[in-house]
Amino acid sequence: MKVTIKDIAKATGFSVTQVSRALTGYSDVSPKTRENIIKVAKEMGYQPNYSARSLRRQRTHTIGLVIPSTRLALTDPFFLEFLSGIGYESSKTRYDLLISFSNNKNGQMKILKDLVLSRRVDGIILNRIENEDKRVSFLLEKKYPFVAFGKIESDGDHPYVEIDGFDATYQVTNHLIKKGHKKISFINVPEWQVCAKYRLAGYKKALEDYNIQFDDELVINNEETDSAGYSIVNEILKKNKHVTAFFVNSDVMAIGAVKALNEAKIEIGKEIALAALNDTNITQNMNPPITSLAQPIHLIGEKVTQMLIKILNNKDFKLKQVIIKPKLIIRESTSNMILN
Amino acid sequence: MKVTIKDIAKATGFSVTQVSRALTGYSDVSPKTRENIIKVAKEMGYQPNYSARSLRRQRTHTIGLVIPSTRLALTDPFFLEFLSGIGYESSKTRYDLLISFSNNKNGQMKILKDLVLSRRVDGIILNRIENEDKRVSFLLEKKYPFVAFGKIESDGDHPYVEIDGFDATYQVTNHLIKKGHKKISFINVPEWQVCAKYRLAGYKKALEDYNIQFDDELVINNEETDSAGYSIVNEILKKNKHVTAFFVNSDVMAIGAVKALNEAKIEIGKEIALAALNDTNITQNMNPPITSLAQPIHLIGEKVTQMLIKILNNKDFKLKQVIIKPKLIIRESTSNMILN
DNA sequence: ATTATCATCCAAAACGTTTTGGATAATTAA
DNA sequence: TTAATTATCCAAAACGTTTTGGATGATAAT
Repeated sequence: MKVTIKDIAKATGFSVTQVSRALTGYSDVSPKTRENIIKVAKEMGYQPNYSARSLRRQRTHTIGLVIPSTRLALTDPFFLEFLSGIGYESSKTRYDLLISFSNNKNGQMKILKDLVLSRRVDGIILNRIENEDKRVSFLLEKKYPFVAFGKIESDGDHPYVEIDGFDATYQVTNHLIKKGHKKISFINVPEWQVCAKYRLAGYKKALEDYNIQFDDELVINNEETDSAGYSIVNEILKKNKHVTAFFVNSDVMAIGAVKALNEAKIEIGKEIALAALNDTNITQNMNPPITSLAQPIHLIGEKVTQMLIKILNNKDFKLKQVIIKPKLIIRESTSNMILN
Repeated sequence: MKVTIKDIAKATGFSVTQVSRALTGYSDVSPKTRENIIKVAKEMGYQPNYSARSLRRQRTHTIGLVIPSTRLALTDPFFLEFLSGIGYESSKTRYDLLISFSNNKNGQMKILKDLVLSRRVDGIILNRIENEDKRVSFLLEKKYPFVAFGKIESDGDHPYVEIDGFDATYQVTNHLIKKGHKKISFINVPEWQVCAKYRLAGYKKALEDYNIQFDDELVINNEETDSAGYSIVNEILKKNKHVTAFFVNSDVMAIGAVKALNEAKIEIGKEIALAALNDTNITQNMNPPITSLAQPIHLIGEKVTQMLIKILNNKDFKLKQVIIKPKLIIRESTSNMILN
């Protein structure tokens, strides 16, 4: 029982053209006609066919997002706040969000290519930017609109929103050092992520500022999962390097770190300090609550979307980069423990 | 630089028809021709235009999901596992997932109507089914394919996957009673949710089986948020009803409950028992770990999607209901505390 | 009274596919 | 040899919009 523009044309006696123009707000339709057409359209429950409109207009009014269908992304509250921000903003302008899940068989690149070449979406949102990210170079080559969450290091002036990774780790490390810590184990995100090197740099700089020797063995890169956090903390403990503080680069990792420390009967906040990065409800609600770095991630999702939509509606939109400074939230896991 | 079927026709010397047929696997194309066309198509990076194909085929190969853009849905790991399951399954058959966010201005019903009437998606997945759910009656009226997560009580034989709410709460209550609890505060989901009454019934039945008087004042319905959990536990504590166990109907609520109990200096697992429902990483990783009800939610997401896709591809698919029994996971928050 | 302007309208083309309904030539059956 | 069958092809219609490029008649300007 789908009702098309033709049905309305027939019902009102006007041409298909006039109906279309009346409904989309052209000026060359008499007020009376427009009123009549709108009334009838409403009565008949007309809604323009999405595919037809997209085909003709050459725009789908949809934003694309490719995410791996592993549990990694979809159980990290950090990512979800981001997604929520995207949703919040896109719903404002009635853009829809198309989520394509990649899997083993169809990797991110394949899905992305399909999305772009089949013109299924008007623009793309990227996250977790890699060094020499292939997705970025593909989109640049195709001149396809996109905005990234994470710094892009390709040549040129591309739009992204970034959290200042150097500043983030500097703040935390600095805080820990001020509490008297010298042996701080730094558990970083995987090296292929662009932000990994900036985060490492911030950590190193803080040590340097206080003349603390950098120890290679205290730094480990791994995926942001709880199991990674668990095994790494165990590994470091086994090395017996007299570490007094752990700084994990994701809240999800903190879950595993806490578990490992609990099992080792090392009391967090008293015998060892623990800081994380992301400040989701994970670190907020742990026992003890864990020092973390607040990032306005919902807002970042909104911002990224807003930028993309602006680009979609205005080819000449001046591409901008946004850099956000995170805010240190000090909690019991580091605040009460003071070394000398 | 988009390449259409016409370009390939020109490049190979065949008609547009033949190119289309060769690419989609019709039998009346000679092997040599097909090979040639496929080769050229690949070389030129051809990908069928999605809108055009959808318009002609009258199917979009996309599944729709409407979620409120409040933080509620998108920070509940339970919902996210569900989403992840949907993604996992849909990616298998290359269906895409369109997420439409509702907001204050455009409510769920408006968004759903738009989605359906504009033929943007082939089918819909519903969750959090309400009593006399308007979405359900709308979809039934429009004869639009859908599958629900949650029991549907309208007349007729509609496809849904349900978790047995009666069994769930019965199991937990039974477990608590066996540990000696008689004053069990039952914090239920909002009444407008279909499952609320079944959950209440399971709780009541367990009490009845042990001849424990049902106390109205110990039962409260509210949203599944941490702040609700927090304020309700406080409220119950204030009533001074000598409650020995709290049973909250969502893991997210447990976050708030734990906070309230911590603040009141009541030790969980020793002075009071706490059980939740959902068994996400929230209850798993709390201190102490919290008894909860495991539900194969990822699998449910897969199942729902699978059912919907079957319906989409076979109008005569026998509609089925799936009912899932949750599994009690006993943890320290209830296991060590035994009353007499 | 004629021309210019304006308001209102519409037929047809276009978007890029898939499908319908044959056409043609080659092969097989009679 | 002729008729029937088969393999391979294609022009044109269709999907439901929006847009192009006027057409028409009424009003205003000259």
